[in-house]
Amino acid sequence: METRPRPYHHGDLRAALLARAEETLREKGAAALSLRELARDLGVSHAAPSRHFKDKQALLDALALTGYERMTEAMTASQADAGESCRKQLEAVVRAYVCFGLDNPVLLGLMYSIECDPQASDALLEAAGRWSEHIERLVAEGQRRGEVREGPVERIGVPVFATLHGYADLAATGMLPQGFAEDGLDEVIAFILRGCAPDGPP
Amino acid sequence: METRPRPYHHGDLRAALLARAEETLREKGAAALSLRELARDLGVSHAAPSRHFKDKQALLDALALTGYERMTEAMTASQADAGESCRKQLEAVVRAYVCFGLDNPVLLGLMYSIECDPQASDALLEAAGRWSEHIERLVAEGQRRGEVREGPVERIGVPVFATLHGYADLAATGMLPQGFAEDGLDEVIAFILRGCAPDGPP
DNA sequence: ACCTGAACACCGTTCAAGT
DNA sequence: ACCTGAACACCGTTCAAGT
Repeated sequence: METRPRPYHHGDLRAALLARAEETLREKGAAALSLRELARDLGVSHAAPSRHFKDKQALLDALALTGYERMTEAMTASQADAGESCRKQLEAVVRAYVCFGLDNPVLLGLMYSIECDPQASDALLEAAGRWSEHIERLVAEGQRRGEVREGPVERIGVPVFATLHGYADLAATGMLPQGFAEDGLDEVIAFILRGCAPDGPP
Repeated sequence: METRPRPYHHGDLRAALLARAEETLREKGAAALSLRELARDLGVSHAAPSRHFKDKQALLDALALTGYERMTEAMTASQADAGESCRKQLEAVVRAYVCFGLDNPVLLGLMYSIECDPQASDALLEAAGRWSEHIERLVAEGQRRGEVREGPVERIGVPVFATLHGYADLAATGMLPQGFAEDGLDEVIAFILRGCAPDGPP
């Protein structure tokens, strides 16, 4: 009559695996992630996960993908609440990116760990590619409004993206001095804007 | 009479382990690194490495440390060959950083993977801290020469460092469009300099 | 369709013992 | 001081079999 573990997992095992995996990532780091332990935690056999992810790598890829999705969500939400000016929009993007990195440092690392095998999940590379486009749209809009100097959006967008990414990554890995992570945000935005400023009046 | 594997490793096993580990990192990625395979490749017993690294993590930390050392070397060498102007010096640093990332993508990832455990090897954090100081010295020198705007070196240095790091990281993980990695270097430098430019003539 | 249970080859870590 | 060899608990992956 005691409540014994059901022989079959009741809900969506795939989603449960991803959720539990992310907890582990947050609590114990990426190195400690084990499919068998995941299965144990969820009360299924150690072979069950293979029905949903052919590989441990497949699970990690799926995990990274959810990261991209949630970050895109957060960014667009943050932009919707921001003003129209290029500065405000940029601030919204930077803030969302940095917050995401601070909240999900290990996941962020995973999202950029494409271990250099060229056959890395296409969906992942595509998701990553959308960042660049997102930034470039911002640059183009800034140009239309006269807040960003003229030039190919790609060549201006990449350095902006690099600054954004680098700052979030340094913040996530705890390599920024003291409380610079949240505190120095204005500084970074000002830095980016100076770098994007239209050729000043002579 | 045949040359049989010696029962004892002749040279410096510690150095041999690090060297072989880096090859594996480059060829098969971080996930494929195994202490037992390393020992096998070097013709020693699987327990031998533990005499030199108490842990797999200890080996990874040592590996990351060699990365910091070699990168510092490359940077100072690159700076010595460059001119005195802030632009030339900055260019030397950026070029060295990006080249290192392109040549050692997995190692660079390792160097910034401090899995968020606060007790992470002190030597590593100290080595990382030296980058910031390096950049800040550059900023200070730029200010002395009037090429960089006034202000606390730390607050100006961090965004510069973020751009530098972000660009190298994106290049290393292959997330830059086409041949932007080597090609877009000037763009990044120009971007940084604009962001550091002294308040222009009115 | 989804999961189990056993099997296989591999791993990191430890420790008494050898030289 | 440095390494071996055996032992332990754990891992990812596969596969016939169950419901």
